[in-house]
Amino acid sequence: MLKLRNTLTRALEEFKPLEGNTVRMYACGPTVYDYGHIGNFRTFVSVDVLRRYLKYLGYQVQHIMNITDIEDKIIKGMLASGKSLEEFTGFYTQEFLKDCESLNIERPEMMPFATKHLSQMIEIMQRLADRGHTYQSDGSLYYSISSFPGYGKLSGLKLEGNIAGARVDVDEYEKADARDFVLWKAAKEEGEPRWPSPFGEGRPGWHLECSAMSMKYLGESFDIHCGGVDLIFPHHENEIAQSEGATGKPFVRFWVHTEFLLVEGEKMSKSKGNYYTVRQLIEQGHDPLAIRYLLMSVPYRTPLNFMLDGLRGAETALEGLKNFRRRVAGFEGASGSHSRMQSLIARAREGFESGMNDDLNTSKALAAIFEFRRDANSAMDAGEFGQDDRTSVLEFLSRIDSVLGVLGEEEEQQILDPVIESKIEERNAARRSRDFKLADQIRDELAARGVLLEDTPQGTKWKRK
RNA sequence: GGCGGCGUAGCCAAGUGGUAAGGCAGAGGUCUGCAAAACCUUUAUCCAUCGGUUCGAUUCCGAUCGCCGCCUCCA
Repeated sequence: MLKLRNTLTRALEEFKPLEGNTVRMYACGPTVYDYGHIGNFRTFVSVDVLRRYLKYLGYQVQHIMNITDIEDKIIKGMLASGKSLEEFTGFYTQEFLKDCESLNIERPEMMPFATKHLSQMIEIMQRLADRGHTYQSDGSLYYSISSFPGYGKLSGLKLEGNIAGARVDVDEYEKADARDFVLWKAAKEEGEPRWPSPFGEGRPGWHLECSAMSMKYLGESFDIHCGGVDLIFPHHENEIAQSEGATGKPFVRFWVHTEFLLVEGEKMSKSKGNYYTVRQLIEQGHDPLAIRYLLMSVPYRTPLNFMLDGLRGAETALEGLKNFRRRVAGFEGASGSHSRMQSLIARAREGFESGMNDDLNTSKALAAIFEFRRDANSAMDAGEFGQDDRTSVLEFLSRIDSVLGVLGEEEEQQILDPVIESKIEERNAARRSRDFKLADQIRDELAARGVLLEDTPQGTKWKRK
């Protein structure tokens, strides 16, 4: 039984969908004004692991991730680039999708754009206005948080004590209360994107789109809402105020928040020079799936300290897992199965699932896999392994990798490559005549071309680096 | 000032009221012509510090110190 820590209740709760076998979940997506960095992708990977695990458990998943394609930074970037809004955001949206693909992040069932949902947003504003949650000032529409008694229930912020030591900006817009937030921003400058609305020409505030799109596609109450911890306040708090203020119904049952990623123990920022994008790391020769492995190897509720050494460690660890799969796949021994192997698989599955069920404790789940690898390798060394075990292990690995998503495609076993094969034959001839100098020379030659050799009792095997 | 999280070996990190998973790195060994892969052994008398509760605490309570996040756009 999957348990998730719910930010709203601050408790570990058993998860069950509201209706039937379908999980309706929403995750705050990217604001497309720049390339995403690994901190962003930690959150997206953790959401991906959640959706994959829900599917592993047999649920249907209806997962919506929005694309924020209208927002102040976007406008700034667009104006600076001289492109149209659509060109500008379209470019970064495509780049975002490429990074997702590199990290083996599954496509959500739907990825709606904010600018395509103006009418839903206007509808919410109207409902809020009808229920007395809004006021207009200087052409913009604001949400009056004092009209919503539940305000603060997610973040636990008390409205009183909060202001004392905090820096509260003097906003360029006029609000009745410093903490009120804007639903609709009046158009001010030339060249600003704008849409008509009953509240005047303007553009939506940042929080409104998520309420509009989540409720449009998932209903007024749904199961899970994910995002980074920094979105708890004000973004998600405001979403609750908007949605519940408009509908009078509970908005989201489970709020799931991913902790921050630090780099060398510090917050990542461009000015500190510790800022990494996914594409950068890949260009530097890092394996994208190792990046994914690293991002998901630490439970999502724990701050993750990203270091290049850690990434190299992840690469080694992942390589070890692939070596194991390769060894199993290449097994050519006797038929049948051994009870030792079958019980090892059962235990590993149990360990994996009990880890994942415990608020997606991937550290625990991975530990079970590594123990399994060691024991299974031992069993193979001892000859307690048969063709049926081979099948079961490969099935098991592919099943857990449907959640982890790090092993990648199973390599074709020993695709025949005439050049490599003849080199290997040449080397083995040299070895037979004990000309190890020549043999090593051929091995180095192949290694330089990215082909690594392994001499096994079943003959020489090779893999590409 | 308010709210929340964290402090476990060289590094990353799990965990429990009864005495410390796993990964990376290191050391030794088996196998190998040498490697590679794999396996075995080894690496925390101790879980920030100080008190308290308890037969017993890393695990519960209190205090202290340190780190991080949010309170302002932010994954």
